[in-house]
Amino acid sequence: MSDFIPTLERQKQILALLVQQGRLSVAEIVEQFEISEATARRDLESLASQSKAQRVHGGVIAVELAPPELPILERESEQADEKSCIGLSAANLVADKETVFLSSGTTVLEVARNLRIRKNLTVITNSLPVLNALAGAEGITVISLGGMLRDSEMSFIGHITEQALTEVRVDKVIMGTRGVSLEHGLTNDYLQETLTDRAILKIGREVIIVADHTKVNRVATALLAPLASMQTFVTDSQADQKFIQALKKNGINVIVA
Amino acid sequence: MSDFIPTLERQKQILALLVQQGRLSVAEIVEQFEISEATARRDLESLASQSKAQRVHGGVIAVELAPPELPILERESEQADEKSCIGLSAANLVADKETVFLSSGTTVLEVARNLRIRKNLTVITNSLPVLNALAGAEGITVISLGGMLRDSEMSFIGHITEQALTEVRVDKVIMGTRGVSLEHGLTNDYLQETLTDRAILKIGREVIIVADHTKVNRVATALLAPLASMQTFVTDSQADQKFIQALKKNGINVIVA
DNA sequence: AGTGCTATGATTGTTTATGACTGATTGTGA
DNA sequence: TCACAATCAGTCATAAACAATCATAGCACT
Repeated sequence: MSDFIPTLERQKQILALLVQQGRLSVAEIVEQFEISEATARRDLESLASQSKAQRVHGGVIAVELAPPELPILERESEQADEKSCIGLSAANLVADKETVFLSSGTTVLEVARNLRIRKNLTVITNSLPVLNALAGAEGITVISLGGMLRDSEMSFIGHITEQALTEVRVDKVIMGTRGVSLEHGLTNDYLQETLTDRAILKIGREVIIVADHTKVNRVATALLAPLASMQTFVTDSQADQKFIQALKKNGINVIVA
Repeated sequence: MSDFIPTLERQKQILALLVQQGRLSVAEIVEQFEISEATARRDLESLASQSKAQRVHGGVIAVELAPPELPILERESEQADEKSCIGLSAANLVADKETVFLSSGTTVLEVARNLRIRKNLTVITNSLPVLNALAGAEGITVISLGGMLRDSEMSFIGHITEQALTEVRVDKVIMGTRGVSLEHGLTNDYLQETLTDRAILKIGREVIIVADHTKVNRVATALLAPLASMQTFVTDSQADQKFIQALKKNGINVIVA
């Protein structure tokens, strides 16, 4: 067998990895492709010059987040690793030929990345990063609610968004949240977005909430919905066990990634 | 036994191997077919010229591993200078505090880039690249029509898009087109998008069409609107003078960037 | 045999991809 | 703040791959 990998193909593979993981360090590429750092950097430079990736110190990040709030790649950022696990687990809940809604948030974005390789999927979203992550993916029909772009979350909210929501129905809604607590249910930070999110919850037969352990037992400012609104909760292994047990007692399907 | 393989037959076999393996090095072909490197390269050159394979340093890769760039990404590099000039000129037609609509297309994208530094502007668009270009820009309110994402143009089209259009009105519509001709007016390539574009033309008080000289006197497949639908036409200095004169005679404001 | 065409292989100097090295820059943690 | 380590851009050398050219051989047709 030949180990001939042309430059161009290697760059495509790097890009594929990048889309999947969101970020890549030079060291990872060196190890993965057995090339020198110089070559790895040249590849990244090339991708960056085509605006297919954004170069940062130490590696590259996917171009999806327009103004990256400096998510400088930290390899030991466990938070990111957990989000990635949650993203994979939640993506596995989606079957081919289904129609799913993906809301905004970094954890949900991880779900989107893991859906990119699927075939025969329809994805509806109000998140610009999700749009970018899935744009051009073969076999995936991407539908955006429009609306006013909210800068901090890069999501669409407002009247146009809610108007569009009345036109669509989905099999599953996958949503993130800022806080989940037994007492206050699902909470968010920003009232305006919460109104849109409430409308989103109503368009799906099944609601899947994804949230890493830092969101558990936390309460944000705006009340979004009671816990009973969701059918499935996906979190990571560090989440409070008592909380998980309580959810299960309430008949909510809990998945620990 | 005759191991004589005619050139054409050999190239077919090479192509078959390529499809099977995804990539082939020159060395592999030399070994497999017992031909010289020169001949192997000539074969690859031939396959590449038929777009049956993509040539890279050291060999070829199958075309499905090297999917052609999305059309909009390809077109971005064509007439880049002219488009950039046109983009600047058209952007200057937009005053602060106005609300403008930007449609899809690479020329319009250039307009968007030049609007990023403005303050107090509201931009409505159905183009994902325009969204990305303006996302996070301070002082600019960005509103997206949603809709189904059309991969080749990275624009939103369809029922949701047109529904959203009924909710908005703008001071100026800035739109690109595939062809502009005295006889057939404004034409586009894709009927589905044309329907959306027609609805867009109706939401603005003033319609500005941007198109480089290659679009002038050209007719695409789908009829979009008569020339009289636009108030201003922005093109580059290489555009046909007769055409420009004729437009002016019809009372259309022509700007040569 | 003579002529023209094509496919081929050898040869040449040129280009490309790569990795090693260097000193500069950047981010981090004391 | 400082110093240290990681990362970087730039230069260079080298080997592989390249395009261009030429000469040869086979073939078809006259």
